Amino acid sequence: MSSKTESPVRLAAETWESLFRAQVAVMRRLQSGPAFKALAVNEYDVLFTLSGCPSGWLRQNELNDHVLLSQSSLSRLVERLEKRGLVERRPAPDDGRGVLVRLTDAGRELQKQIGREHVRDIASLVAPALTAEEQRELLRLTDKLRTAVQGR
Amino acid sequence: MSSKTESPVRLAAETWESLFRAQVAVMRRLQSGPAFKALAVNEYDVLFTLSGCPSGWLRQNELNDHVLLSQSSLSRLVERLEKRGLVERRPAPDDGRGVLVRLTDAGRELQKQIGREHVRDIASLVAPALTAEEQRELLRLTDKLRTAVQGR
DNA sequence: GGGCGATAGATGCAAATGCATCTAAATCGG
DNA sequence: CCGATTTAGATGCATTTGCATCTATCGCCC
Repeated sequence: MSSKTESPVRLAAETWESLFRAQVAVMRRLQSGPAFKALAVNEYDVLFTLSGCPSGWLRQNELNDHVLLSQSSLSRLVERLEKRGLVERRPAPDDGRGVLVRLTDAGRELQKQIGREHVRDIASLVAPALTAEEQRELLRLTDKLRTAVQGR
Repeated sequence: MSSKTESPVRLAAETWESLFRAQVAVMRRLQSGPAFKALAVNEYDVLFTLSGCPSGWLRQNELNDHVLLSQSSLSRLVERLEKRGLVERRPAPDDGRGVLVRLTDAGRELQKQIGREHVRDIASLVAPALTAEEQRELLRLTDKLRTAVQGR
């Protein structure tokens, strides 16, 4: 596991592989839980991201950075959420091309409700697997990785 | 970041959130790279998993545990790979319901070729972000998490 | 051995996704 | 200020995905 002769390239690849597999394993469990009957993961993810936005309104292209979806797919996903009354859209005031999105009250309510279940599910998977100290370290490392990768 | 008063549930949720976002950020970069023109990520993932299988043959349902896809989607994905001559299928000898899958020579070749590019892309993202020590720790933690989550 | 619920995989079908493309608006260079 | 390039978002269309369901086989219990 910590062979000193391992090449840097190989170490990086194995690290990513392990991160990816862990994500798949956890996500598989979360998806099958009851929290995602009403809403697909990507849809919840959009509501969640919007719920954490201070001003409420978020540009659609910024949303796109958080979600693993093509631009066109996100466009349609937001359109669906709008039809279901969970978000609303309006043209960006400072950019005639842009669209702003925010949660409606119903959307915020649904996000909170699903979020609560979701958080419980997560805790029941993560907490028994890693100590609090390990979780903090994992949080730190993944945050560092994400920041470094995004900032370029 | 390390407030001692944080609840265990909240810490677990934030840890997962961070892991997930890091995965999204890295995957977004990898997908847009040249390595995935010939093959979708899920398709490559299947070839990769098969390439690491000692006996060569792998049961389709075991494949399914590694990939974030429904059973039916995997079934069709394997079907497509078979049509492209990258894998072959045969009935499992010890279980009349089962199907065994393995790489063809062409499949192995393509996996290796894409794998090489892929590994370079990964290294160029991960290596500048985390020290070797941090990568080893991240590898350890994600491995521990995956093992704990899968083993139940 | 015979019935019976569970499991592996395939398939019909509707929904979601991505690619290519289109329109409109912003930005850049002169 | 004007044309050229870039960017944001929408849309047509083919592909992929998931859900529900179906068939066949397995394992279990009597």
